[in-house]
Amino acid sequence: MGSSTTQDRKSAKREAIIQAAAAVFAERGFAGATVAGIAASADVGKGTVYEYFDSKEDIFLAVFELLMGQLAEDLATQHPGGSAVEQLRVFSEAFVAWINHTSEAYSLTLEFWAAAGTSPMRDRLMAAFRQGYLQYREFIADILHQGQEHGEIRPGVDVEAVATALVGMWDALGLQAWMFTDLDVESVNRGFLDAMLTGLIPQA
Amino acid sequence: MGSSTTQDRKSAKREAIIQAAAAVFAERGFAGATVAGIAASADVGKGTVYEYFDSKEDIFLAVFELLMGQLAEDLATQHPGGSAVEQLRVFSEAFVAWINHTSEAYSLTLEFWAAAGTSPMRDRLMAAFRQGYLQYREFIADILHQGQEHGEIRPGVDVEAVATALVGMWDALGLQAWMFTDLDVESVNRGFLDAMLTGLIPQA
Amino acid sequence: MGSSTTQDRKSAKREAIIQAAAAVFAERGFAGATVAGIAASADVGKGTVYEYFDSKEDIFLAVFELLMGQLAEDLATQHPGGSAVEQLRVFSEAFVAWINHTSEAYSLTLEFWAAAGTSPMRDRLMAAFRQGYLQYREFIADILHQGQEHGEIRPGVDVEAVATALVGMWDALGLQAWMFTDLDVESVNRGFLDAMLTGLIPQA
Amino acid sequence: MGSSTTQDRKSAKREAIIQAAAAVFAERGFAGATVAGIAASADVGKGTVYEYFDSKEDIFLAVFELLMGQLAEDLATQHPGGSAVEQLRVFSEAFVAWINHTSEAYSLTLEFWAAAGTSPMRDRLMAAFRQGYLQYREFIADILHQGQEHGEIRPGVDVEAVATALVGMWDALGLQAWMFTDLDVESVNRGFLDAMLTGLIPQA
DNA sequence: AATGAATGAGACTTCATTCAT
DNA sequence: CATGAATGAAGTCTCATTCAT
Repeated sequence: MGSSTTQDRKSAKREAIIQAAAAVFAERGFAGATVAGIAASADVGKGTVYEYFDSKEDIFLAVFELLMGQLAEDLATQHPGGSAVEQLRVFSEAFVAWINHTSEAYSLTLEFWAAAGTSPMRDRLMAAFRQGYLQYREFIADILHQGQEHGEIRPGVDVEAVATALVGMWDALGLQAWMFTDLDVESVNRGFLDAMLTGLIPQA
Repeated sequence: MGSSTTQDRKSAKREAIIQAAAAVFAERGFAGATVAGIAASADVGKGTVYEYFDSKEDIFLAVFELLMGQLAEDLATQHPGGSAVEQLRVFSEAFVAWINHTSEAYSLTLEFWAAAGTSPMRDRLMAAFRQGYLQYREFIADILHQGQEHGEIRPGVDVEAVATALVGMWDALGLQAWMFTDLDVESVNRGFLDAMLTGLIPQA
Repeated sequence: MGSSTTQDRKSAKREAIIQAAAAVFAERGFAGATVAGIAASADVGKGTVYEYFDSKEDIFLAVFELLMGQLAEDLATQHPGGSAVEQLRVFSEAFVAWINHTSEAYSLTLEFWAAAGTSPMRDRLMAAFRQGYLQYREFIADILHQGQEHGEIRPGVDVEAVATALVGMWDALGLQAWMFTDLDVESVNRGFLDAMLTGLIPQA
Repeated sequence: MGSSTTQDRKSAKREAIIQAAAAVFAERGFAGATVAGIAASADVGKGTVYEYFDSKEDIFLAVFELLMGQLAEDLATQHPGGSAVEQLRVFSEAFVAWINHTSEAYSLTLEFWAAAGTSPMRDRLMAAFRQGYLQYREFIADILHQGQEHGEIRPGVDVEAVATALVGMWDALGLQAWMFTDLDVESVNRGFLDAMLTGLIPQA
């Protein structure tokens, strides 16, 4: 033990290619990226890339999985304890942190979305996106439901609708963070959450 | 009057090509679409396309402008009268109507976003998107501000943050409508608006 | 009489197209020129060009004939009287005048030469060039022969060789005039003629 | 030693493509030649050509440089010793040798001249031609000047004019050799040189 | 395992030519 | 007669992928 196995070396190089590819795809898009460019960026030969991946699409999907995994990991580290409101804050802040960390390479995400719409990979990407969205929507809905049970959230609230809207809203924040680099996403998130919790209109 | 002029015929054919191109781009994406395919789809010769457009990118941008124009038009037909809350409902419903009307070809929108990130057209597209977002954000913020002045909206609300979040949320609804074809966007919008207006947490 | 006939108008327009084409071919070469460009330059519709010419090559050949005709005309106006030496001077000066008049558009001549080498028109052009060269060579040879008969030219001179070399030399002066716009072709011609008549080496 | 390196193989293939291209350009001209044809003629794939050259123009320029290099090489092998007259003979014979060796592919030279006039490569070609002409003109002028200093050449001779005319004349011999395949260039050159040295007109 | 030279499918684009008006 | 919209053949160039070393 301690000595790096062949397996290790293999996956290490594979990882390096994925990292390099992520940068290239973010910079040029899927269509604009070339396998030669990825290979050069990863400092390996063009042929070597094909030792680890079957095709350009294959690389793209690997990058996609890496990104999705990072997001899931980031969110998973959050301890879900506390009140519903507390959990909403914690979750949204974790997401915002991810946004801030990712926004520079957000074009990569857009590439994935576009590919989910039109490329031959659409099925696999679309399935992943759907699953991700459903998962987070459900996660938020659970929090809200629990909040309703505990009397923290008003009973009249359409939990499903709110969860759906919220998940989309947070996702869209990533887009806006990328578009408007000076946007203070954290502040927007906080300001919005506060307003939504208390309500826009004055109570009687 | 009534006789079709040369000008008419020219712009009519141009329009036909744009329509055909929109369908092809939506189906295959920018990179996947071929000019030959667009020409065939518009039922004209390959060379004819180049009588009306300088390049494939040019066609793409024309389609983009068509879509943006349609959206702006749809929203512009809304009479802005009534209370702030009323206006939010009206605006959001117009937007939701556009979503329902466009969701099938939403992949086209995703193509535009992706192109805004990486293609050589990025500057033009990005500028248009930024401007669009800003415009709608400001529009919503205006409504909220007026609401505050009239006492309809609570004074403590961070209007800018809410407007930013709302615009993103509505945009993201389009994405979800496309992803989940059975999603009732109208209902989500209404449920969310109601909850946000009154607030998630019970008042004292 | 005096009223322009249909025939006149036709050939006038044809002439205009040839003139315009000459400029365009000189500017862009045969391959680089477009029929559309020629039409625009002649201020007629693209289709009109095809009323007067069967093809782009046809236009090119018409321009060629125009240029050749001009040269022949210029040289024909020279009265061939006088001694052999006198005639050489007169002829060469006429040629030099043509060079000075044409050098700006010399690239057109180069286009013809190139076309004589490789284009489908090669046979027609080559034949014309050959005939032209032969004609002038013979013309010069005649002068020299007569000079020999009259004792003006040394009997030992290889008249055919000298005529061949001279014709080529004058032709090449055109090329150099075009390449080096500040070259004083007239002076070169005179200086060379003088030297050649008397001889480069000192006489015993 | 004796083992071919990668470098060798690369430049060997590059050379092969240039050779093939020279033949194709000579046969069809620049515009008429196709990269596919060149590739086929070089017995490599179409894409391979682009591994060695950036564009069709690039190939053309490489062929040009090859030809120019061959000429310079041929002339450089001449030992410049002897009297001025002797040197003129030697130089002109070397040039004539090159003509005889090249005349079959002279259309290639015409292509270069035409390209120097109108193609996008005009600047590079024109510069090379100008430099070549100047170089040879100066070379001849030097010989003549030295001849004058040594009393071999008459003092009254306009050396610059004669040098300019001679260089053009030799160049034009190449053209005539190509046009009239049965022309005995060597004989023409000798006959002309003899006549010019002694002078056309009888001495007193 | 690693490489990069070789390849050819395929796409954009140009433009000579036709023909209906 | 004049026109210019329409066309498709043809050509350059890119690049994912293969495979011999």
